[in-house]
Amino acid sequence: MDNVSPEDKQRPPVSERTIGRLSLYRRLLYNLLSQNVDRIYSHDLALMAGRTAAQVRRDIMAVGYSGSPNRGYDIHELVVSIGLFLDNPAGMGAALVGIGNLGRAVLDFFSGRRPKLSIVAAFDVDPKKTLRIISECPCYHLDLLRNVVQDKNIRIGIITVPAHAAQSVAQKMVESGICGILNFAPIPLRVPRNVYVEDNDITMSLEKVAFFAGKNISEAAK
Amino acid sequence: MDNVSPEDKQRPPVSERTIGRLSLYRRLLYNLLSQNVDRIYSHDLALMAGRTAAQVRRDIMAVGYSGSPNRGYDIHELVVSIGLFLDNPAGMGAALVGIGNLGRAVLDFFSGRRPKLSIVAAFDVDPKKTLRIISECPCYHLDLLRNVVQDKNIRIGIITVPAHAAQSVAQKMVESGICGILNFAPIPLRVPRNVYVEDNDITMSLEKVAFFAGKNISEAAK
DNA sequence: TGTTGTGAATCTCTTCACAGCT
DNA sequence: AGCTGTGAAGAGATTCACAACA
Repeated sequence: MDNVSPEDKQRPPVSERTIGRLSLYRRLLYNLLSQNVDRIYSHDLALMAGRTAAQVRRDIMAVGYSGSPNRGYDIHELVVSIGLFLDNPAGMGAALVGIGNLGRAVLDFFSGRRPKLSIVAAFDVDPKKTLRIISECPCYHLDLLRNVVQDKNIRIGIITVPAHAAQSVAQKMVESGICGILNFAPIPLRVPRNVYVEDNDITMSLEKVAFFAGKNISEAAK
Repeated sequence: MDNVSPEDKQRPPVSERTIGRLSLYRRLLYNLLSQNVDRIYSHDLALMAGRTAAQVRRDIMAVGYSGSPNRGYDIHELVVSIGLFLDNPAGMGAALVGIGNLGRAVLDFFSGRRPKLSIVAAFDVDPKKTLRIISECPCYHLDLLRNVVQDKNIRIGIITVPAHAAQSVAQKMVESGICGILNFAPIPLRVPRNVYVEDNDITMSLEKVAFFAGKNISEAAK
């Protein structure tokens, strides 16, 4: 007698790649809306996103929205559907630890962007950086992490501290009840299996570019 | 009469994922060396990198290095081999455009890290941000991009400007002869096919974390 | 006609499992 | 005994190609 709630509606589990692309599509679609475009074909969205039309259609299948043959997708409806699929209906708050250049950059990026997902507190160990507001986000001393996270019911952590401090911050986050971490420190974190970690490794990204750019040079030379 | 140079030695083309992991392994191995560890098994490296042992061995196969059965890999030799494989032997310079918080963070990350890969010039349109040195890197006005890129033979570009300026910066980079771009702006760039672009989309990363963290909550609740 | 939605085929990446080495 | 290197199997993601539809 499985009691399947509507959100759990028997959809196949969706891959990480698809989630990333849906986030991208949504952003592109918002841009279109602001230019008063209101319908789009998979083909055109694919072009904008640098993907194939078939892939766009598959990804959209995952959210459970349907377009109309010959008229494509209604952008407004599609954005709403993606939102229903991606966003936690209750909204989600994030806590950022490490108010250096990178931390500030990330705060800037997100200030007042999405109602369902925002950085609601920032932390640092340096008293000179705390007790004020940066990009609309209040800053606290790291010692207050647990209190603030539990008070504000924060579920997401963002780590923008140097590598040597990252593991200890991750541990504090997990102890405070955070269940997803975006990690910018260039070391893998050890966390319990039920905590989702996404590494954003800037060094790795640049080394990849260097490698493939190098290949481009050799091939151009042939 | 194909004249195959030693570097082109008939290896299968290596996947993007493998390149990324090799960059990670190298970083982990440097850490071990600094702790005077000098041999390692695929199994242990896998544990550190959060991968399987088989995958580590496959990735190392790609660089053409061999360990010894029962004694594992010599870390020093392995680091050198990965370097020979990943790094352009001539070294590579990168140019960063956009000296905001994110730009400074990226400059910090790379200042004096790798001899074969460094950010050798930074650019902005704001005169208050140029004509000085940040994290050992000289800063110029964006108008000088082409001159500096060609003077210093720069092949890699890093875009840390706001979304609305990114496409125009990318175009300037391509015109200056850059053939690989690391893009932090949250829009896909349109560049010629022979230019490699790696998008580092911070918004997408955070939305992914939010999605999977949300899943963790629902599953914990069941 | 020109689009979507999707089963099936294909392609790519990962893991298995074991021969061969030390 | 215990590791590496790797062919082969397996999983997963992408693309093909076409029926159904407006």
